[in-house]
Parts: sequence; structure tokens; C-alpha cells
Amino acid sequence: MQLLVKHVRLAKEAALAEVGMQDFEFETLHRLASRDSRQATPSELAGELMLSPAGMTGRIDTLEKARLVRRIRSEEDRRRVDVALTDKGHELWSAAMQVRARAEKAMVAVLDPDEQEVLDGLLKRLLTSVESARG
Amino acid sequence: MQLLVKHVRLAKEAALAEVGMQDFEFETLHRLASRDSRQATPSELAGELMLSPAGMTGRIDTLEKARLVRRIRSEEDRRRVDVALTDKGHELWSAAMQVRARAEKAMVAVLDPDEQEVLDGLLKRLLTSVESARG
DNA sequence: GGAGAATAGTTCGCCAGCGAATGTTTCGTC
DNA sequence: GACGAAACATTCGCTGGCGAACTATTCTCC
Repeated sequence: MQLLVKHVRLAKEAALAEVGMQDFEFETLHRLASRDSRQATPSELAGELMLSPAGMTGRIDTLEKARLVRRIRSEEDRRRVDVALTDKGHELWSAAMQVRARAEKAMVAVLDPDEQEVLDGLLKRLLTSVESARG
Repeated sequence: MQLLVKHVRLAKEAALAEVGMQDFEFETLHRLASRDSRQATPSELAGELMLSPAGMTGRIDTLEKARLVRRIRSEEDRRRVDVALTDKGHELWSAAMQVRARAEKAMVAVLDPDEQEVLDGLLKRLLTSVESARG
């Protein structure tokens, strides 16, 4: 049911528009914010977000232009670059988190808690199996 | 869990590559093939596929170039255009259907039939609720 | 019955992402 | 220690899709 997925995506995007952010920007910030260090390399992010390296460079470009993120050339290994969340980026991320959590909650509210748990479990099993099946 | 969705999408695309087709092409053909008349207007298709009118025009262009589809200007209402599946398009669609069904089956095989039914039901309820919530 | 609103499709300029090729830096091995 | 292989990020050209403006046709209603 990818129609559902599209709807969900659209609903989430609509929610994010409230804080003036696009979905892909939020996803990237979210990955960064979920790390203790508040930073990661482009490759790591690209892997987690299932994005090509080229695409990742582009995303970081726009985020950096918006001052939500900073590029820091690594000293030990000068091929590497660390992408760090700025204060502004962190603020915007938390704002978006709230809006988004609200939207998500409203959507799954049609299912009672037990059902939500069942759904969650089934989806997780599918995900792990599919992931292992394709490396 | 949009990660799951992305994986599923990727897996399906990989499957379709076997018959040399892209996902969006298949989706469009599928909508056409699911109709008795084997044809539909661009607007109808755009609505079903959640695509902008502009995007739909582009898709039809490429499909028409590949001779999978034909544009037929309507006689009664000359603003309208009917998109009709060609024989070649229909053949390719059925070939893709088989490949795709196989891939889909393999993915949900980790769940036993009862679980599949539960998952299906939950997802459908989510979809209808989300759809009604946003017109 | 003619003017303006509505409808259907297309064109145009733009954007995010992809794959392939490129430039640097580091690693492995002889 | 030097040279080729590998790792990282970036640039380049291309593609699918979007929104807004445009064209052509039909509907509405005074």
C-alpha cells in the first residue's frame, strides 16, 4: 500500500511546512540531532538516509546555506568532512519535532493502542527481513 | 516507518528492472490495464497516481515515445485526451505483473497468512482515515 | 447569443536526486 | 620509501516531478 505511504508523506510535509522546512531537510537534521556528538560525516548520513553521495552533498549545501549545519574539515584524515548541527539547526529541529509528533499522533489515533503495537511489530519484522534480504 | 517503504520501493524497482521498466512506468500502465476500457484521461490518471497534471503529461510523453500508450483526442469534448494502452503496452504490463507479484510475495513471506491479513486490515484503515482527513 | 468563468491539457523554469567521472588524501604492499 | 589501490567528498550532466502561466475548448447565465 504505497498510496498510504504517499499520503503519510504528504501529511508530514504539510506539518513541516508550518515551521518552514522541507521533509528532506528535517530528515537530515534529525539524523544529526540523534547523535551524541551532533555531527556525522556525509557518507554516514547518506547511508542512513539511503541517498547517493552526490545527493548528500547537495543537501548539505542547502542546509549549510541556511546556516542550519556547518562543514568542518577533519584534521586527522583530511579526506573527511564532519557535518555539525548549528544552534540554529538544533532549535529548528526541536520545533519541527513537536509539530511532526503531533501530526503523526493524529494519524495513528484511529487505531487503538493495542493495534498500534501490533502494526508496529509487523512493520518492524518486515523491515528487518527486507533489509537483510538485500544487504 | 518510511525506511521500510523505501526498501520496499527499491526492491520492487529492482524486480521491474528485469523487464526493463521503471516503477513509474509500471504504475501508470497498471492503472490503465485495471480498467475495462484500457484507457483513461490524463486527469484521472494523475489523480489516482497522486501526480501533478504537469508530471502526468511528462509520463505520458515518455510512455508514448516507447509505444506503450497512445494519445487519442476525444471527439465530443475536444479539450479531452484519452490515453489508451497499446498491445505492446499490455504485454509488457503482464510480464511486469508476474515479476512484481513474485517479488512482493517473497517480501511478505516472513509473516504468516494470519499476520498478513491483520497488517492489511490495519493499513487499509489507516489509509481510509488519512484520505478522509485530507480530502 | 455573447462575455466571462470553468475545465483539460500542455509548456516553461525550477529543484532534488542519481550515476559517472574527478580531485585529494590515505592505506597497503613490494 | 614509492607507487598503485582504496576511500571521501565533490562536480557535471541528466531525469522525473512540481507550480505557475498559457492555450484551447466548453459551460453558464444575463
